[in-house]
This record gives sequence, C-alpha cells and structure tokens, in this order.
Amino acid sequence: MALEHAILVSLLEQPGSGYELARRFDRSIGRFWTATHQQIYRVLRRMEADGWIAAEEVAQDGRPDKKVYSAAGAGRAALADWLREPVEPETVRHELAVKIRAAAFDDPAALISEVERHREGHAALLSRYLHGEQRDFPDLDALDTAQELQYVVLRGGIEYERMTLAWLDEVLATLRRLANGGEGGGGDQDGGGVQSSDDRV
Amino acid sequence: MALEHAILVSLLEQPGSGYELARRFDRSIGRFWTATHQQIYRVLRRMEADGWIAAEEVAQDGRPDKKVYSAAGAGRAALADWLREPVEPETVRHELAVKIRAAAFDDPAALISEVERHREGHAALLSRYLHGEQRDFPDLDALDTAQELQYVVLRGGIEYERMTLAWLDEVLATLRRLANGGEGGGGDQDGGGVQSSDDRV
DNA sequence: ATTGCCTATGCAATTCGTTGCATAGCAGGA
DNA sequence: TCCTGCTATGCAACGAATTGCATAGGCAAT
Repeated sequence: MALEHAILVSLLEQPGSGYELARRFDRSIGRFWTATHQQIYRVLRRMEADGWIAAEEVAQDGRPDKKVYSAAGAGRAALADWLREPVEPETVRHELAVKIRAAAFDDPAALISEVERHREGHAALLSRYLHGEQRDFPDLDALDTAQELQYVVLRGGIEYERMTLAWLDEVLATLRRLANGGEGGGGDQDGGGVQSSDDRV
Repeated sequence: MALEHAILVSLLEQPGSGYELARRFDRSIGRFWTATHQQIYRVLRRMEADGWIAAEEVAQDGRPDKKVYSAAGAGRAALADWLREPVEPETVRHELAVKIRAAAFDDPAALISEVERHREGHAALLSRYLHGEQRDFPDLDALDTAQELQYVVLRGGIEYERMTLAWLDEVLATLRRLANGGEGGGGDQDGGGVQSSDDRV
C-alpha cells in the first residue's frame, strides 16, 4: 500500500487537513493516485498514531474546527525507506479497453457515444494540464528540486493525455467503420481468430 | 466491478480453465486488467452459480483435472448490458509518479536505478507488443470484427509504451541533472514552491 | 535421491476500498 | 423560509483484493 506515502508527499509539499487532502486527491494528485475521504481519514489516524505526522487543531470562524497535519521526522524517514524499495508493477484497470474488446460480441456502434464522452474528458484534462504548466512553470530555468520533479511528472500527464486522445480517435475510427460495415447487431463472430496461444497480445 | 466482464470477454474469445485464465491475465490481458488466481477462481464460481458461464470437467493424463469454462447465453446478455453502462473514470495507482515527487524530500539520485529498471521493463513489453503485431496482424485488410478491435487495443498498448519510454527518459535526465547539481542528500526544500492553491496540477 | 519448478485448485485470514449514513453550522438562491 | 450545497469529520457494514498456506502429481536437473 502506498496511500500513506502519497499522503506524506502531499503533506511535505504543503500541510493540510484531511478534507483538504481529499480535495487534492480529487484534483491534482488524483491523476496518479486516487483515494476517497474515508480512506484518507483512516490512514491519517493511523499515521498520527505511528508518529509519521503531527496534528494541530485549528479553530475557524463559521466553519468546524479542522486538524492540520504535517509530516514528522519519522514520516520523512519512512518515506526515504520506501523510496529505496523496488517499485511494484502497476495494477492497471483499464475498463474502456475491456469494453472495446467486448464490443466484438455485441454491437460495436453502442460504444461510440461512450468513447466520445471519454474523449471529451481527456481533452478537458489535457487543457487543464497545459494551463497549469503555463501558470506554475512559466520559467523552466528557475526551478528548485521539488519544482523540477513536479514539472516532469506534469509532463508525463500531458504526454499521457495527448497519446490517449490520439488513440481514442483511432478507436472511434475503427468503431465507425465497423458500425457502417457489419450492420445487424453483431455478436456472432467465433472470436477465436488468428490467435490460439495464451501468449497472444 | 468489472473482473467478471473481463473474464467473460476472455472466455468468449477462447474457453479455458481458471488456471489458463490466470496466465492470460498475467500476459496479454494483464496489461489492461490485472487479477490473481484467487480472484479469478472466486469469480468463476460465482459466475457459474449465476449461469453466466458453463463448466466442463476435463480429465488430463499426468496433470490434475481441470474445469474448462465457456460463456453461456446469460453471460453474453450480461456483457451486453454492461457495455451500455457508462464507463467509470479509471482509478489510477501510479506509484512511480508518487516516488518521483517524493524524491524531492530525499535523494533524487536514489531513484535513478529504479527508474532505469522500470524503463527496461517497458522496453521489453513494447518489443513483445511489436512482435505480437507482426505475428497476429500481418494483413490489416483481412481482419474480422473481433480482430479489428483486438488490434486497436494493441495499438493503444504500443503507443502507451512508446510514450512511457520517452517520458522515463525525460525523468532520468531530470534525476541525473539534480544528482549532479545539488549534492549532499537533499531533503530540505520547503516544498511550497510556486504553488499555493489546492487546484495546482 | 533430492530439490525445485510447473500445472491446477482451493481455504482462511487479513487488509483495503467503497457506500451509506450522520452531525453541524453557515452561505446563497428560489 | 426552505432547500441545496459547502466545509469538516467520522462510524458502521459490506464487498473486494491480497497474502500465506495447502494439496497433489509430474518433470527436469543436480
């Protein structure tokens, strides 16, 4: 599990309450690590008990009190240990890819609007990233260590979205071609196709 | 949950036992949906109880018996229903990206070998994909529906790996630059940097 | 001979993640 | 005025996923 480490990084970059962390995970960090507020609160309590982070109660006018957490020495040490462990292979859950292959056994045309919707989401995200690049990194020659690393991660997000957009266009072209050609609802290919071994792509 | 649907697609493309499915999920399908054998066996039993799939006991010489599953009519119908549901946003767990940002609070140089190892893995996967493209799709003008869709998903895998390789090279360049410049172990940036709002990228 | 690995399936325990609900005051619009 | 929505935290229950272990025969190399 690395949620605690993702939280540590976020708190090192800037202290905050559980609620604020949940919002960060919905926005920026959420693109490479998702978490609900429930998960975050639970892990924060455990991390505080383990001495990884320290909490400070902050009274607010009008709003409920909040507990602002910041990373403690033990947390920083735990993060350093974790950094030296090997990265486990990513667990991928690409639902859209599963659906695209599933469309062969139903009607490919039924997927088109869904893929278009997906494409809009990625286009919006890309433009948000590009906007953030302009705003937060206007001068690439004047970045400190933390900013350099944040920037290269953002670059990854940008290139990922560009690639995804291009790929979704390919997917749409394929689906439209199949929808025009084989009318009648599909579903009766045998599916064996050219491939026979478990080692197929 | 969509593991059952990923299994259905795999069984429609080709029937197989739980063990064979686990191997497919380690190899081909594993790139967009990962699952352990435990998950697969559990879900297979549930799917059989629900009538989504049918099992046939197959005796083997030398090896234990195996149960070969294939998709049933109810399974195919369930897949069609699922296809028409909206795709939930992907839950991303990009551990390496977290580590890259974490490196700002420790020693960036400590990550270099890890990123290199990661890069090798992606390079190997790309070459496996390209090999599979040559082998399974030699003639792009003679594909049926299922093959067209398998091909466009493979294309996505190829472009993803290409993009990732280019990005990892960027990451390595950044890490090496930081390792040569700021010697001494880092860890003392304030981390606040240019960014102050939760809306940052 | 023994060790280790591969096929093939499964139980049990634990941890992780999700969903629904609850509290509680304040702000803004219909 | 009522309703909705936002900040802020949390409990309880359930379902999903992971991890460790077990069985059991065969195969290949040491």
